[in-house]
Amino acid sequence: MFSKVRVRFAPSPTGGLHLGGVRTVLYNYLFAKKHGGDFIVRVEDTDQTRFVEGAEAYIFDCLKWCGLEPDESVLHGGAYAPYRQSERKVMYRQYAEQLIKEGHAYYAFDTTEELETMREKLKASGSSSLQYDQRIRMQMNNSLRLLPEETQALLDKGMPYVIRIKVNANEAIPFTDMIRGDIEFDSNNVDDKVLLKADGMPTYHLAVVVDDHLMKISHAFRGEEWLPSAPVHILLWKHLFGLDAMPQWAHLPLILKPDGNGKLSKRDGDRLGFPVYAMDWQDPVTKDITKGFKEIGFLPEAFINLLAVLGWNDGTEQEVFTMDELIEKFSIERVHKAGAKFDFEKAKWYNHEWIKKLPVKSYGLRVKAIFESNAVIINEEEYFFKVMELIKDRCTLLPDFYTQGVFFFQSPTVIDTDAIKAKWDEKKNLFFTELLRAYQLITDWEHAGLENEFKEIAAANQLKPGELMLPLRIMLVGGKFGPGVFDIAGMIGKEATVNRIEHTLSLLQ
RNA sequence: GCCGCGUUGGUCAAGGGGUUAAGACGCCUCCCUUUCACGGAGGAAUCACGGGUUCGAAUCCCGUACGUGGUACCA
Repeated sequence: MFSKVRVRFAPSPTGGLHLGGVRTVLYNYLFAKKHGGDFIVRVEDTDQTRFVEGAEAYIFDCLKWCGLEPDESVLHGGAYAPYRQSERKVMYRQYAEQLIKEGHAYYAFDTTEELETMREKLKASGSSSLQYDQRIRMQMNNSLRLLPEETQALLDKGMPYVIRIKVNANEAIPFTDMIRGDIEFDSNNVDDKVLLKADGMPTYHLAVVVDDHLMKISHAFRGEEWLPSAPVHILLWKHLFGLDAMPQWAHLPLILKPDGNGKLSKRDGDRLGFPVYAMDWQDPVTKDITKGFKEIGFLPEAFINLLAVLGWNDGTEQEVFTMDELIEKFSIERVHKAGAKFDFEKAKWYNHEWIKKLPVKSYGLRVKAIFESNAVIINEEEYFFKVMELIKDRCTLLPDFYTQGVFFFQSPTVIDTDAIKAKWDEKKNLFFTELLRAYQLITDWEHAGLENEFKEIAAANQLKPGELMLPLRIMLVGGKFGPGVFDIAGMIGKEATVNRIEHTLSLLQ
């Protein structure tokens, strides 16, 4: 029916880009790329009261970092511009008026106070539904109840109004969801949603349907929170453009809090100590910064990977996927129906896998920046990459390269002498003094020679090498961690090795 | 309250009438490693409950419970 797959992500620029949002983008993107289609980003900024400065640009930055570039958007242009709903304002009214003309919508003049009174009355009467719907609309101040002349008079007078959809009673509204299968709503439970607000802006309900039509969207994927309003959209499609032209729907499962109940929110991240946004988000008013996955040291490949498998898998045991593999293997039908609790431990595991999998050079610049922000200047790149290669198995997040690797670039600032003090004695002191002399004479400074020399002197002093390795490590590294101790000595060179041994020896006096 | 959607170990999950109910994260034990990791070998841990249907139900049906979303001139 559709010649081309066209999908869209429709964010509201109101703040940071949430994990769930990125996953929605991802699934849209994968589906589009798999089917040779287009991925469109349309900014849904119809609520001017919630506009947040900088949020739109931030969203595009996040998409770029994730490698999810749109084919058409505010930023990328395209044949269906503008891609910002506030700039499309004039296009929506005609559809709302068409609906009125055909008897599928009406003018409503009720004030906020009147609506509140209505709901309170319904509540007091023990009504099961508090909605503005076919049961109560004839008691309200709208063009359905008013005489045509009365309505016209109010309109002429400039009385503020909204346009509401008129949902008929006793009608079945069925549709097929690509993830959930056949779903049927009873129109008696669907309320007369506002389509056009008093300020002339459309609500989401009118805007999605009109824009999806105008932009020739073939498949519409969105979060599960939209499922209850799907019948309104279906009705709108039916009246406006025909059900045959309607995109295929898929309602994605939610990402839930790791502990308790509910949808994962920014607050949960703050509370539990992990990010919820893709990148750092600074609130333009309060100036508060909310941490992002990028900034705490995630690789975009890992971020995409972990999001992809949160609610989807390809049916095999594979868990680590490149973007290309995801594009090849993704299928919307295999997306889960149930929400998934977010597990930060598993998220970190993915990053660890990707740190090991990718060539260190591909993310070396970011690691270098971390060193430099800690006042460690990297001059020799080749040496830096060698160090990264040596320690990457020990790193889960990018800043771990710093803690695992600083001592390759400068003497340890804290030396855990407590770890060796208890068993320290004159014999060991003698051994290291002797080792120092021997090392100073070595001209061919490399791993194997250093280890041989070490063992020979130990044997000569009737000491077990095992008792001496830890002290050496503490001297060079400062603590009980890091790669093989002679690898380290080989890397940092003669001068640094000798200096660090001397320094610790003096501390132990 | 009402309406919708869901429910396989602690978490992510495969499996959709007959399986010893995969795998991964995390946890524990051991091996490797004279550190910490990586890697390897094991272990504990699951079909929400109750009724059906069936020779046989994690799988199909109905209830219940629980979870979750919606119930705005927000998206």
